[in-house]
Amino acid sequence: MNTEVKPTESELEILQVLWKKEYTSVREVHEELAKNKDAGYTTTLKLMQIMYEKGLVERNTDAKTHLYKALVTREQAQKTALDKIIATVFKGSASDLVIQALGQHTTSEAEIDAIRKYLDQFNQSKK
Amino acid sequence: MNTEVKPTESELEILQVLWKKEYTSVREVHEELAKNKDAGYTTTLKLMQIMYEKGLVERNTDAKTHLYKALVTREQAQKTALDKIIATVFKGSASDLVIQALGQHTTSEAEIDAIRKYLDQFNQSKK
DNA sequence: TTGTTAATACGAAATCTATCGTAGATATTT
DNA sequence: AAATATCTACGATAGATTTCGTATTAACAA
Repeated sequence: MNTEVKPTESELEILQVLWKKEYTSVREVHEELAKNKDAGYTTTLKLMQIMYEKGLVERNTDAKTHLYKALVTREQAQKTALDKIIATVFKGSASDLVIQALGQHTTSEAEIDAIRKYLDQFNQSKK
Repeated sequence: MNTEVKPTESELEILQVLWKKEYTSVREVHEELAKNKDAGYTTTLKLMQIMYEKGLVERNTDAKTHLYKALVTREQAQKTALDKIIATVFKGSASDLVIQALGQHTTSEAEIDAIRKYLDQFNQSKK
């Protein structure tokens, strides 16, 4: 099966920063988080150390300032998150989720076209 | 704004059962959960009592066996869950989520049509 | 009526998550 | 070189969530 990657809420916040740029220092991550949240520097540090122990990130410790890189990909996290909510609140129906999502979030003309195109291609391959 | 309904993981499992049938006893909920999970009866009971205190459910205590009913609707829970994962793993893009969801979960012909129909109606209202 | 079963109430332990403080090591500046 | 700043390590605490054990009460059967 799968190694069940299940980052916590705070870990996801950190991963978001790490997904933008490979090898990031704790300081950088912390500054980024500090924009929306207020927690001390050592909190971020500790969390990242725990993430390392869990295997969610890897790090380069050559220099004094360690550099971290995400090991979990955004796609994996997306899949895990989707699977979970489809199972828990959408009765297993992906299309229910799609319709809800389209309904409550503003979606641009272009995005809608993209989705439509995707659906067409879907039908074809199915034939 | 909104009263921020944020059930925990276990609470969601219980809500799933309550969404299927109004006024359900703790015993029934527990039997249902026991299929996939193993925790004692009093654990389920305690959780449901806490949910009552939080206002997530209401209950009828006329008889010895109390009957519970969900107060949070499935739709509310869906909205909360979607908002959260769109923000944390989908960079705020609902269409990214839609495409991912369609890609990794089997979707029937009929469901796809339903979605397409939804998209059309969407375009109209947008004019 | 007495014993057994099944339910609730509730305190308390066990986990998990997030937060912080402090110690010690390593750079950097003066 | 000494003082200052910056970093990691890590234990400890706080808070939330989950789990369970025990006491008590209510229903039912013998």
